[in-house]
Amino acid sequence: MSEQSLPADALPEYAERVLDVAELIPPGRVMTYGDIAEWLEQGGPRQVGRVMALYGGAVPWWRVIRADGVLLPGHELEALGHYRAEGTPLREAGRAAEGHLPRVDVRRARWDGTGPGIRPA
DNA sequence: AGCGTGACGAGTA
DNA sequence: ATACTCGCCACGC
Repeated sequence: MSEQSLPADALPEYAERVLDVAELIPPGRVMTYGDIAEWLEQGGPRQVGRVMALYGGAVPWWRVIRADGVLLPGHELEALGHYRAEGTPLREAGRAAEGHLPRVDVRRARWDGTGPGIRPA
C-alpha cells in the first residue's frame, strides 16, 4: 500500500529515529546535530535540526546542540539550568563581555553514542 | 522550475 | 574572537 497521510499523532520515521537517539543521551553529555545524523547514517545536521525544531519538545532537547556549543537561542537560561543541574562540562566565557553566557564544552561533553545496551540503528 | 531560509558544519580570512 | 563562504538537505513561496 502506498504511503498515505500519516496519522496526526504519528511522526515521520526519520523524526522518530532522531528523537530516539536524543533520549539515549545520558545526563551531563551532549550530541551535536551532525553527530546524530552521522550516528543514524541518514540525513544531515540541518535535517536533525529541523526535527528538533518541530518535535524536540518531547525529549531532552538541551542535550542536542550545535557543534560550536552555543546555547539554543531563546532557551539559554533554561538550557543552562539543565547543564548546571546535570554537571555538563561548560566553558565559562571570558569575562570580556557581560551578558555573555557560557557555552557547552563540546570536546568534553560530547557523547559518542556507545554504551551498555546501545546499538547502532 | 528557481530562490530564500533554517534549532548545521567546516574552512578560511 | 568575528565575518564570510561553501556544502548540505528539506520546506515553503
